[in-house]
Amino acid sequence: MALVTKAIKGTQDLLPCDSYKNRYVEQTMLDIAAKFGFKEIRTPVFEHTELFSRGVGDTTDVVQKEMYTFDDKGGRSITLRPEGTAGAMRAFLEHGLFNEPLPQKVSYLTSCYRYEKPQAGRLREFHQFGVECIGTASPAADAELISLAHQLFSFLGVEGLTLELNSIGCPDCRKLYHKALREFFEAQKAQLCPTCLDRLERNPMRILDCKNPECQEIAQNAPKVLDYICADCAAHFDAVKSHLDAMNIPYVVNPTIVRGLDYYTRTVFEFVSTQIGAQGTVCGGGRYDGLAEELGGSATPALGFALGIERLMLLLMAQHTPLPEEERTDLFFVTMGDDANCKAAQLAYSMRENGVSVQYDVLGRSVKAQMKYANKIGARNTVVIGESELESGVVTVKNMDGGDGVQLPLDGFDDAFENYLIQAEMAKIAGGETMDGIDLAQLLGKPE
RNA sequence: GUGGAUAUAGCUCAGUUGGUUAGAGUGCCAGGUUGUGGCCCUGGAGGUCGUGGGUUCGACUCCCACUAUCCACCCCA
Repeated sequence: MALVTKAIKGTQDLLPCDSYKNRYVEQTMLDIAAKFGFKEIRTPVFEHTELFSRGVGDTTDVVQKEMYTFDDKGGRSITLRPEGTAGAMRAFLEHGLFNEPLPQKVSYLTSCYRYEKPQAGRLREFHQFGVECIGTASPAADAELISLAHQLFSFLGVEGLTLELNSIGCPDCRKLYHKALREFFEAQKAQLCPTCLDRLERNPMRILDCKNPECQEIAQNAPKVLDYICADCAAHFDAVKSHLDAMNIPYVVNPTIVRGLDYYTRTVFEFVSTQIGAQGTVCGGGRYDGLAEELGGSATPALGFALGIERLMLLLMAQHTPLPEEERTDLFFVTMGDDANCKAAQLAYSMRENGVSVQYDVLGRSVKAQMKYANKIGARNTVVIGESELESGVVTVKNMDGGDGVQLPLDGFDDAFENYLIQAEMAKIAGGETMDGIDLAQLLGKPE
């Protein structure tokens, strides 16, 4: 295929036949987050490279080999954001949001960019929904944040996710733990796989997560993080767990989850699926108490999570989770001749102003072809306007789902049609759906 | 960055041991009498068979290279 008609490797078009699903899911997440007090923040797609090398950490894979970095015409080193937290924290510090009531709770929907080899659930341009809660060290905030993610999934009807939870301690206790790990694995160096030898230098905790059977066997007897974290960190972790228990949110403590971004401290967690391929982490996050300071602000405890939109959609599709139907066109005008088409245009314009979705022929096709088109786009009703309708001043509304036709006057048709729509809705309610049968979730748009 | 699989119409796929104008289903467009969708019938458009080489009288088919896509490692959302 020619270069110009081919999207860049690792990027994806979201076509009209699917986009409404994403819109629903995204809007749902923003709305639920808002109920927890999170307000949307929008930050630029690109930032100074240094923000990420310092914030995310320049020993991480993300910074070392996955960033889209370039010099702009002014000679500045610019990077397309590989994640959302650093930008949100930058904005928090830059605009002095620490002077606003704390904690500051922000949510966002953003595109992120990482130069990786694409595979199932992994793209070079992908989208995240994320939240950050800045200015609280309390374990109550950790549990609330996790409960938000949990509620998003349960509201959307996602099943089979496992919440994996861990504490990686504060920088002080982590140092001790790393030292203990290095000593442990150093003694068994000969049996480790090549990648784990590399991990021994860079991040020994990763060895715990290796899929190689020999490494796994060795790792079984390795020192455990939770035995090394300090009393404060342990108390914090316990408090997070009791809050989750109180909310009836099930979790599994997994001492091997580590997170590859340097800014994490204490609580880390992932929501993991086994149904969408090897990239099973749908949502990941944790606490990052050191980030504000690392970026030059005053010490500010904070935490957040990011949720991969594409992975979530993959999961919803894999589970055939029902989503609300796409909005349908209320009315399609089938027209014959220029006079009728002008009349349709005139009516459509005013009806649209009143919130009715209306379309009409803009291709000059036959009546039959227009009817077929109206059917294919899912129009609820059609009205034919031709010479006889213009003369008699009466048109027939045809219900495309098979209901009876209704005669309406052409003069004042817009109001008459709106009444017809309202009556049709009321008839539906009268026909069985009592108020008792309508629950809150349904009114909020939750799928059946 | 490493490995495996795949590449034929917009989509899903056939295509015999290499044989001459490359097929189906679906989708799209138009018709099946005067102005009415869904089902059915008919017709039409649409492909440099991923790209470039090679073998051969002849290549969608065999060989090589490249590219792209998918999957896995790694890493992460």
